[in-house]
Amino acid sequence: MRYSHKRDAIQEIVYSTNSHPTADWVFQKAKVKIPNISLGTVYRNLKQLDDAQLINTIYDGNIARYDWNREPHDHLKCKICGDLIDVQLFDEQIRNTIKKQYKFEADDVLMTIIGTCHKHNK
Amino acid sequence: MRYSHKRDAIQEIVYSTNSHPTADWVFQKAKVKIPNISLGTVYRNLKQLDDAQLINTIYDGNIARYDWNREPHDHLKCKICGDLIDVQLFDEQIRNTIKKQYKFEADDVLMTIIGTCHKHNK
DNA sequence: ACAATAATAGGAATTATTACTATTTATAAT
DNA sequence: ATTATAAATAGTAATAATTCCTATTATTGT
Repeated sequence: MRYSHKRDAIQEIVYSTNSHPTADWVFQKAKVKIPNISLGTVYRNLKQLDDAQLINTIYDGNIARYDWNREPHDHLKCKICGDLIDVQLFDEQIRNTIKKQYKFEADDVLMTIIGTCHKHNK
Repeated sequence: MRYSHKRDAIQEIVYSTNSHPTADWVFQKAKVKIPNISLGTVYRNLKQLDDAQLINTIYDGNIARYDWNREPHDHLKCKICGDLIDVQLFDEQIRNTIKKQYKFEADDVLMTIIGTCHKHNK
């Protein structure tokens, strides 16, 4: 993977937030720094960064979000405000136990728990 | 929700398979029985069936799949053939423990484990 | 400096899904 | 049974997210 100024900027943007941004959010931020950047470039580089294990892609319903946090972790998704909150629910041992079952060679555990976050306590 | 012949057929199709079909797969099956059914009708009814808790919607990456199985369960997704395999990984007690944490009122746990299924053992 | 080729902009194309509207259909009241 | 109602539908247009295409530009090894 050859160096690219734009990929660098895109990575920096993803690394700068905990908000699990969408491709379009990253695109808007990138345009401030690099006005002539194109959305295709953002998508292509997000995919390359994912392939290079520098970021993670997470699927939030029908849309892709990007996460700099490559530690195994899960997400609480608030059904009211849509926020995704990082949590570490299972330790590695439990994770490994899961992976050894079902004659299934597991690479990755994707978990999202849907509900209502603390901001909406009545 | 008023009775509809087409909704009935759509529900029957989803209930007839363990393959977690997409809307388009359901549409193709439905056309065999009801040649003039439209894709919009399939989408609308799948959503209504989901609202009425008669089926489940699961998100497989960027695309929606439908599942007659309303018991809490998780999925193993094979990265080679794409199959989704139903599994029951956690009993209700562990599930409830998860739900009580993080000041987060949890409604639903969505989990998919990515990896390689037994069909691809070398 | 130059050649090879990866990266890019800009826009077209694709895919999944939702929205719109005139017509049809289920069903409840007469 | 007839009729009034509003839900359901077909067919199509619209939208949203993402990928693809191509001529041009930028990086890097020599």
